[in-house]
Amino acid sequence: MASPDTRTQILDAAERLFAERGFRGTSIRAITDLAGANLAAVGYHFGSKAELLAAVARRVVEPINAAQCAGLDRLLARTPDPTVAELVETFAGPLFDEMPAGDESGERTSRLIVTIIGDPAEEMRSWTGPAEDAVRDRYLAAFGRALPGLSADELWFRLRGILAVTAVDRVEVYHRRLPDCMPPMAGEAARRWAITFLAAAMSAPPTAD
Amino acid sequence: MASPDTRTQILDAAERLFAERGFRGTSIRAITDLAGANLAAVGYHFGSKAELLAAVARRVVEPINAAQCAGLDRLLARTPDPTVAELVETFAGPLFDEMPAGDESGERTSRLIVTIIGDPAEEMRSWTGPAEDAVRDRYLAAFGRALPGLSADELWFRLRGILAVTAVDRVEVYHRRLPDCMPPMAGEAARRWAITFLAAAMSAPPTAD
DNA sequence: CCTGCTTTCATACGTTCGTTTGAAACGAGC
DNA sequence: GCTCGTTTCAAACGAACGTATGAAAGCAGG
Repeated sequence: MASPDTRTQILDAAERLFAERGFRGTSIRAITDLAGANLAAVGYHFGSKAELLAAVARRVVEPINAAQCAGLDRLLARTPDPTVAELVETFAGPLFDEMPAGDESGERTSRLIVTIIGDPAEEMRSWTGPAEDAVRDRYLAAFGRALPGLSADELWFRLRGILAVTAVDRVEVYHRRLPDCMPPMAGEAARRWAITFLAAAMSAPPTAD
Repeated sequence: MASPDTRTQILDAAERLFAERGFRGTSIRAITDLAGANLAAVGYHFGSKAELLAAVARRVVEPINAAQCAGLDRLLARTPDPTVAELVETFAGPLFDEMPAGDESGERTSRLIVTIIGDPAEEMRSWTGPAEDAVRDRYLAAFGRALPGLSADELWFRLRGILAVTAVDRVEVYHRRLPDCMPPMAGEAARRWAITFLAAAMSAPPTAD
């Protein structure tokens, strides 16, 4: 931990390359080359390629989780029973703040998250900790109070819908799979569209059995 | 094209393994072993690993696209101005019919699609054709008529939201990342929850500028 | 200047990968 | 039953990969 330089530069390079080429598509050699470090530096500082990915993922997810948690604290301090729209804004907002569209690094973060979520390998999902679970459970409880009558199963389905829309949304932008007529979305517009879209979706009455 | 046996068995094996392990995580050797074929059979029948993926993707997407197209035909024959809910049902329904949750092969298909969408490599998105674009444009036009006042940009954003929710949704189920308390969703329930969720989302009034 | 610890470095190992090749096996048409 | 186009096969090639190793370099404290 003496010289944070090499370690941090490897993290930066890995974050960029994992997002751009995927985990398996990125070689340790490419990472250390971009970081200006020696090939063996990854093994020394992180142990293995998989543990490097975990470190990258933690560094990306932590501020998002913290912002979601702090936002919920502020909201609940203001009103004990927030509306669905307020909860959506508080939950989804940090996903946009930490992954600003239009900003290259924000799109890269979106890509990285989808890369991790989409990869079937087991090592890709061993980095989540109790902090992520705690935030998720707090929001589940808050949404549950704002949406009485919604079953736990359907509520869980809807919360995952929020994640799907916010995470996947920008991937196609990053991949330039948009139709030619469609310019990349302005960052603020996408945020407002997503809130509109998701608040309406979350507020839907329970599905009749 | 004389013996469809080997070719088809390679397609089947590749579809399964690409979904389970990702594109880069699957070796040609693993595919041909599972298919009971020779290593060189992939090169002979498909040319390369990337072209094999394209063939697999086309075989998966084609029936979905055809069903979406036929459904829209039937709907428009019945009423010239379908509601948003009808359009959502017609668009998202085939995604569930062809990828039934609860069914192992359906979850595998969801996984495969997310694997393809999430992979940054260029060869992963060279398989789409004009048929996909045509269906997308038809639905964009139909939704546009049902949602006057919505800008083309925001409409496009929402259509991608449908894809995100339906495709990503089952990935975590497949990956068993659900909280322990949560059993995999029943197939029919997920379909109805998704329609509810997405119809409400699509019907939201345009975002104020 | 020496010592002990951390960090960097060049290099090598063993594996696995996608692709190619040239011959063998097959199968319908005459 | 021979022929020719199609399909299978075993084998090999070169390249790229993750990881390990042991020496060198840097750098505090004495």
